[in-house]
Amino acid sequence: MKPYHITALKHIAMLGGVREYVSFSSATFGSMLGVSQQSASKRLLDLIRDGLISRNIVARREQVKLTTKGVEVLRREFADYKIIFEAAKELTLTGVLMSGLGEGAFYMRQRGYKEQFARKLGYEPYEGTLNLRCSGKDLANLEVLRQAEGIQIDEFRSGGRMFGGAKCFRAKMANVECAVIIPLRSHYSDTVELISKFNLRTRLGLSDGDSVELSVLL
Amino acid sequence: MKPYHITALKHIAMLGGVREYVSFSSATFGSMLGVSQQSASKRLLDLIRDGLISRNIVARREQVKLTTKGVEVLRREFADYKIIFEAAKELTLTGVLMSGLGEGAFYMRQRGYKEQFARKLGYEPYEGTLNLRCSGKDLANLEVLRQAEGIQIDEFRSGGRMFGGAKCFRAKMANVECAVIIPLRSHYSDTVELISKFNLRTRLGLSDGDSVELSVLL
DNA sequence: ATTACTAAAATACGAGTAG
DNA sequence: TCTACTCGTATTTTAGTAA
Repeated sequence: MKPYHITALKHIAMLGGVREYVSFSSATFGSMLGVSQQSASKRLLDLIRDGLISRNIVARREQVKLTTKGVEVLRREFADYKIIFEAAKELTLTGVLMSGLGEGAFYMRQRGYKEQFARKLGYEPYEGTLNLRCSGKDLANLEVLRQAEGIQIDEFRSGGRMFGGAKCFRAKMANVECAVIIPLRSHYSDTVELISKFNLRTRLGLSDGDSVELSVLL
Repeated sequence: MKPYHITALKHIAMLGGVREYVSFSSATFGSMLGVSQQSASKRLLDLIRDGLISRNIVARREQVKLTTKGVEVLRREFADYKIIFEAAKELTLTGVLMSGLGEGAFYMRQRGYKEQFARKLGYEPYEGTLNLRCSGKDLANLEVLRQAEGIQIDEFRSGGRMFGGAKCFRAKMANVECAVIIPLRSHYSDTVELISKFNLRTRLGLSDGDSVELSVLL
């Protein structure tokens, strides 16, 4: 999904293409985008090829409208801007450090996850996770996280098995940047996984049973 | 302002670059954008050249932050998505048709305006305007329009004089697409100008003194 | 008037690599 | 390590133009 395709899609949406078929010439569309008629025509063809818009030719006049997929793409963009401008609300999560079963490290070694974390969080996490067990009123905060959108981590297939999707939230523990991971298809749990660019255990001198406080960005 | 520059700016903003200096390697930035380290590095240089971000090198670690101009660019993008998704509220404006002094046509012949209307409204307006005089509770609605953001029409210089900026709003009169124009540096007035792709007078069979109803998109 | 093809020019991209 | 240069290649853009 190239940036200029998103821009083209956005302009069609601004003409009302989310709700109804709208019509305009490729030359007009070009001047809206600041490109030539020829490029505008190609953009439309590309968007059709990618299933982002659909086109009707009715009585010599052609009309376009965004497809569901096209609207989805713009909704994701919109969500990005909301994250940027609409006061990233904070949430404090307290819990007790737990030993995992070492599976965290296994997951964090998967390229499919590593690549997504690097792209979506801006850093490649340390290969290993911390488990944080919450109780009492922190369970309610945990539920808030489950409801919230978070940063999507997509599922992928590797070595003949599926690795499930998840969502994550930027967080800070004692001023160290980290992230809370919540698997998408998980049962209710009082425990979340934490990842960070650093080995949080050694960096913060933590051991099992320690109580830690986390400030999570929604 | 190229679409991929906006995308790059957006990604920096998502890392927190609106409020504070954030640091990341060009390789990481590249994988966030889906481009190489070299291209990511170039994007950063381009954004600096265009005054959209500023960069500090502190203790071998470089940090970037959006400039005011950079934040402005993203705010405009965000506003576009708001228009798309946040239910374009309608406002009904009733008024009486008035003869202008023919100056409307003079303005609409200016390339500087024609080009902007074509780009921002999606059509090149008919060379001529209608004047609509409002009264009573419609004056309050007119004030709502003055407060609202609208679609910006920039001022420009041509033939040795300045042509002032304005804002406009998409509207429909008897199901015909048109737009309300509000000059930016104008005194209080009970009258607004209407433009359309069509000659509204002949198309709708209107004459001076007729009362018309307009549904305006905020 | 329109859309969209082809071919050439302009631009962006990334590999290699210096500093 | 890191950023960012050069340069060959790939992609995008536009002019010209057919339909």
